[in-house]
Amino acid sequence: VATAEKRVTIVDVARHAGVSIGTVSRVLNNASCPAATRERVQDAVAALNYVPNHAAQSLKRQTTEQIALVIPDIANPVYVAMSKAVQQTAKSRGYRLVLVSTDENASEEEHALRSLEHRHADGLILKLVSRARQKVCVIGYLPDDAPVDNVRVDSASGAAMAVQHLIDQGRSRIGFINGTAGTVPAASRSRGFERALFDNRIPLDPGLVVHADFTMTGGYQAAARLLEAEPGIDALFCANDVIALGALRRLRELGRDVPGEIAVVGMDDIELGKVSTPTLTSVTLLASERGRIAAELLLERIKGGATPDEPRKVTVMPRLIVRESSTDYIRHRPEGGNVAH
Amino acid sequence: VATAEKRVTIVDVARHAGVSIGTVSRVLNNASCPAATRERVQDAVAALNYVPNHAAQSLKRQTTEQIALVIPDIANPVYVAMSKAVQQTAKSRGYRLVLVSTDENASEEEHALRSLEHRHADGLILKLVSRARQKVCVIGYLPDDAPVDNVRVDSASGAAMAVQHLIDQGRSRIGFINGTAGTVPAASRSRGFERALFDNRIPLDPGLVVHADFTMTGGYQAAARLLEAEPGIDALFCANDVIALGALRRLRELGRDVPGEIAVVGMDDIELGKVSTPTLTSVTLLASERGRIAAELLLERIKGGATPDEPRKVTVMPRLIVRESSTDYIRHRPEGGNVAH
DNA sequence: CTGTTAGCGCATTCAA
DNA sequence: TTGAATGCGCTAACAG
Repeated sequence: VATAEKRVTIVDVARHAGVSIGTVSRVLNNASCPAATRERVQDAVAALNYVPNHAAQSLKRQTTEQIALVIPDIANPVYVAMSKAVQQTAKSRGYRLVLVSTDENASEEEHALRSLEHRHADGLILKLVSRARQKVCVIGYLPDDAPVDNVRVDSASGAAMAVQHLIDQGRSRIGFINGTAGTVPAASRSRGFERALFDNRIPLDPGLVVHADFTMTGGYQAAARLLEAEPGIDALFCANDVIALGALRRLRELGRDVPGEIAVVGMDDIELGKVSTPTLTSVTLLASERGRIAAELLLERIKGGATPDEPRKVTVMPRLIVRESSTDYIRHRPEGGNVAH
Repeated sequence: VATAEKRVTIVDVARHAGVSIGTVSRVLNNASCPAATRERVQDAVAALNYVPNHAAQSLKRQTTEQIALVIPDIANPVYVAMSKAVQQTAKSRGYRLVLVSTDENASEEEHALRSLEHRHADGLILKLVSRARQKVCVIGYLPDDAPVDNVRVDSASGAAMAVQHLIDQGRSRIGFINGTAGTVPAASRSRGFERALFDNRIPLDPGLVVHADFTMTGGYQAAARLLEAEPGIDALFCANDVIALGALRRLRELGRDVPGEIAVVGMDDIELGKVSTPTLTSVTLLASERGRIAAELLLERIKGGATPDEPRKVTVMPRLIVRESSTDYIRHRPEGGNVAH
């Protein structure tokens, strides 16, 4: 597109201003100096269109002003919300965001950890972590003694809220499409589900519980199985919204009225659920807020200062968001909508 | 979390292996050398858990192995698809992605351009650009003589396709909710809309055209206005899918049958449209593909080699994706669904 | 084949 | 206050 022009460095600025590079550096870093020299240097900077070289600054300062966010899949609505919050928080603090998508690949995540050692970034935020390091903040469950900052969400309580809501609506035969069996998120949802039933003296019927992977197709198929075996359920709790949307699709095909016959509740509060038909009642797991908190914890630690040495554990509480799929109330205004082209 | 341990550098590795730093560097960069020395160095690297310092490498090599993607809003489904494609392409070539979200703020975008000069990244991909530079690839319209690589989509033809499809379905009173008046995307959609009418000898009725901002709320309100003034339309073309989803919502409230009474077509082919009720016919503007192509053009240019000096202009052609909102055919399987938790 | 050395661009200490 | 000099960690050219 053009021939590579020679980079203008601090040396050029110094020469142009008739001072030493030390003076230029001082001006650039806001050290005190006479207004006269300051002005000459700034003129030179402007005249030459000088911009500091980030690599050189990093090498010298031992910081990059970047934090990395490692997520399994950037196309997943939950991570989108999280990324946005992290990006905004980082930017407001003068940090850039390096986004690493691991495509659900564990070795990729392991690899991403190396980023810190490479000094690509001053800190790291990830969802899970096997080997724990410093300057890392994990969003997700970790043993209490893990030596890193950790932002958690009490998803078991969230699941219990969802089920309690269904019970409050007068439902009692509650189907449950859980996520992939054996995973941590599935286990916590299971706990919440059973706790809510127990608290309401409703016996647990194993026939009402099925598993799906955390996809829409999974939800669709699981709903098909469940409804064939148990056509009489009057409510459906799904381990996440994507599963719930798949289930809604199957219910619509079967001509079952939602929420009239069957009320449906999901988890995650993704954007899709605000525009589905019916709109989806959900328990928000506060992806954005967790992203923001994680970024704040990380940035505090990076900047050092008054940060305590021991790892901090923050747990956020889910909230129920009631929409059409679990009540007969119909909204008459569109929700959200700030999705420009 | 832990006390800052001393960074292990190439000097430490050299000492541990009993060789010079030059030798270590050579081994690390796969220069030829005896297997014996190679092994000793690699053992030392492993023993000390050595990882190269990226800033030092960048400073020396004058490259960062990073490309930056500047987008207006990471929460916008179109940019999500684009980001994902760029990220994947970059990763497959050994580059990291630095994501900059400008929040629709023009000065932020201008600021982002500085990233290149700072050498945060080896190249830049953005949607628009005022001042053009090297090592920049722009996704969006640019004058033909702009000195940067440019990936475009013929959205006027896309709009024409959408309208032609409606006409082919036997519709003739076609409402049009365009985007924000005076913007480039709105102008191109206008051209396509009018061209399709002209080609089919349908007179243009200005009363059937309204404007909305590119949001769901905008689409909802515009649809409300249009349907009040012109209740007899039998089709609705929307400037993007988000507008269309807002319009669908209004149509549902009004009890109008889609597609029975009114067929609806949008543009962008976002994920939401695959799960809405009815699913949304749309013209894909190939966000992912444009992202991938932009990344490829940029990486080729960064790596130099056989890249021509003059800027390359690639134009992709939109495609119509027919779904329920414009036909009476109903699918019986959920689409997509790979959205895990 | 390997060790030595000169920068990459900058911040910063030490003298002046 | 300012200039000169040092080194951050690494690559590559050069010498041995």
